[in-house]
This record gives sequence, structure tokens and C-alpha cells, in this order.
Amino acid sequence: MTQDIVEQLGHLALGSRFKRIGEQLQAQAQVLLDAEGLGLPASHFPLLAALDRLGPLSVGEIAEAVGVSQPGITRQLVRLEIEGLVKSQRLSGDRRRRPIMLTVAGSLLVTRARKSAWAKIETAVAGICEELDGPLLNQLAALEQQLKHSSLAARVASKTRDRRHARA
Amino acid sequence: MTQDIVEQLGHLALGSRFKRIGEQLQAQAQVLLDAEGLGLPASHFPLLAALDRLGPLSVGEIAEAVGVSQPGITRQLVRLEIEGLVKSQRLSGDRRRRPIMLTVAGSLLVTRARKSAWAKIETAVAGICEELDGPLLNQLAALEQQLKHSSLAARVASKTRDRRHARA
DNA sequence: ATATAATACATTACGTGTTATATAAATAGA
DNA sequence: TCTATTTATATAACACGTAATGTATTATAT
Repeated sequence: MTQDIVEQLGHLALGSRFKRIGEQLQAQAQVLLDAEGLGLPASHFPLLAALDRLGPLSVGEIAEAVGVSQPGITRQLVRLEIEGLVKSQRLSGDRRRRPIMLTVAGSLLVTRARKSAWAKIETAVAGICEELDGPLLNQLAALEQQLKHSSLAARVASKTRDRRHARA
Repeated sequence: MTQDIVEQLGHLALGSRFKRIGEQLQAQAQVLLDAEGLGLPASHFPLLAALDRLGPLSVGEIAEAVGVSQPGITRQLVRLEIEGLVKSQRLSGDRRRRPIMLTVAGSLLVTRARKSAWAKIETAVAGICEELDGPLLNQLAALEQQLKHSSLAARVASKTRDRRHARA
């Protein structure tokens, strides 16, 4: 097996490595979201969570809250509006601003997600992180290894089995 | 200031957060690479480092070593070949494989990068990580804060000043 | 009042990742 | 040997981030 250069490069390629880990995590979270029938990319949920927690926000405020560029948010909003999960009215004082709010469907989706997939993802990821301790690079190595060894979905599944056994 | 939802979501949005941190790190590393006149995106350097360390590799081997999909590597190779940093010959036994190797220019670039920008990036990032300890999320929070507070470039600059002072 | 600057958002163009699939070469089985 | 499968790479289509720029709208200064 060829070696993992990005890992070997250590601090030098830390950016590549973070992106790589992030993509893995998101991809595995996506599996859980899809399984729950939440028909959205994982990347869009922070936006929904922001509106859910903070109430109506302008485009720029969302961008700041989510830590994504404003064009990125605008694009996410196009999709979320098409799916009827958010709406906007441009009628307040400053007509440049476009306040966004969750629709009823959007609120319901957030509630549903929170009870189902979000809880599972949260638990699975927390489970991975639980054991991590010490220097960052070691933690990342352990994290990657765990992700490779058993996916978030697998963790959720085995967790479910555990619970069944416990109940039995 | 609107709050940072991704941070607040904790383990739930860890994927988004890793990607975000990775992008920041890469963007800041890019500044240092550009300053050094290395005319390449930061993301391409792991590929060059792989060839430098491991010698000629096929496309698939590079993909494995770098941890990026094979189509991603093929695209990077197109650019690197155009810039004359790598070359390939398809003449060995198995004519499906396309062994890639550094050109002389490529080797020189790696050497130059290693002595200049890479060393700086390595030092700057290691400097950030030095202080990190404890649970992962705390470390990430500290990491993000540090990145926000002073960029890699700024760290390099102040390091250089330190050295000047030390010499004086 | 009116020209100028700043702000909020949309659009464009681009980089880079992914999956799915096409193609060519090697290998295996009949 | 001829067909089927596997393997290595290329290509296509798409997701999603960015920076740069356009376009209204609002604020400021003369």
C-alpha cells in the first residue's frame, strides 16, 4: 500500500488534511440524512439551523453566522426557496436587505431532522471524538483511522443494535 | 455580531467545520506560496511531494498516496504537465498504466519550495498547533481563533522580524 | 439638491472536490 | 482462440467553495 503523503507532510499539508477529513465527515453524515429521507445536502443544514435558532436573518447575517461566503449562501437559498423551506419578504425599511425566514415546512423539517438524523450524527461523531486526546496531529490521525475503520452510518447501526441488545 | 452556528452545533457540523478550517489554512498557505513565486495552487503540492518522496508513480498510486480521487489527480496532472513540472511515459510493460515522474524543472521547484515557502508554512502552522491541547473541539476553537487573529502570513512576517531583532 | 461613497445582494467565472461512466489494455476461462 | 472480466485512466456531470464585479438602495458631504 502506498503511503499517505498528506499525513506524512504533517503541519505542511494540514489544510489539505482538514478538507479531506471534512469531506469524509460530510459524506458519511449525508448517508444518515438520506436514510432519514431528509432530501437535502448536508451543507445546507447549518443555514436551516441558523434560522431556526436565531430567527429571521438577512442574507449577509446568515453568511456570517454560518461562516460561508455570501454568494454561497445566496445559492443555498435558491434551492431552499425552491423546496419551500424558507421564504423572504423585502418590505421592511431598508429595501436592500432581504430577510429570510423558515416556512412552516422548513420548521417542521428542522424539528424532524433534530429528532432523527441530527441526533444520530451528533452521537456518532461525539463517539469518535470521545477518545481523542493529546496533540492535534495525533488526534487527526486517530480520527481518520476511525472514520476509515467504521463509518458514521456503521456506528449508528451498531449503536442501534447495542440498544436492542440492552433492551432484550 | 451574529454568532457562529457551525461552532455552536458542535459535533453535528464537524464536517462543515473541518472543511472551513481546511480552506482557511490552504488560503493562507497560498499567500505564502504566491509570495515565494511558486505559481501553483496549494492543493497541487502534495502531488509533487509524493513524486519527490516516492519516485515515479502511476496515476492511481498518486491518488492513493495523496488521498484524492483519481479524476482529481488526472486534472491536477494536466496542469502540472502543461507547466512542465511532471512528465509521463507509457512505454513500460502494462500500457494501461501511465507512470508519472518529476521533470528537472519539477524537482527544482520542489527543492526551492522546500527551502522557502514550505519551511515557512510548516513553522507557522506548527506554531499555531504548539499550544493546542486537550479535547478536539476546544483545539479547533482555539485553532480557528488563532487563524482569525493572525494569518499564517502574518506569523511568518513577525517571525522574520523576530529573527532580525535577534540578529541585531 | 446633488454628486459620491457605502451597503446588501445577485451574478459571473473559476478552482477543486466528488460520482458515474466510457475506453483501452490486460487477464481469465471456455 | 474467443469471450468475459478486471484494471488503469480519461471524461462528463455535478456540488460547493471562493473572489471579483454588477446593480440597486441608502447614507453622506458639499
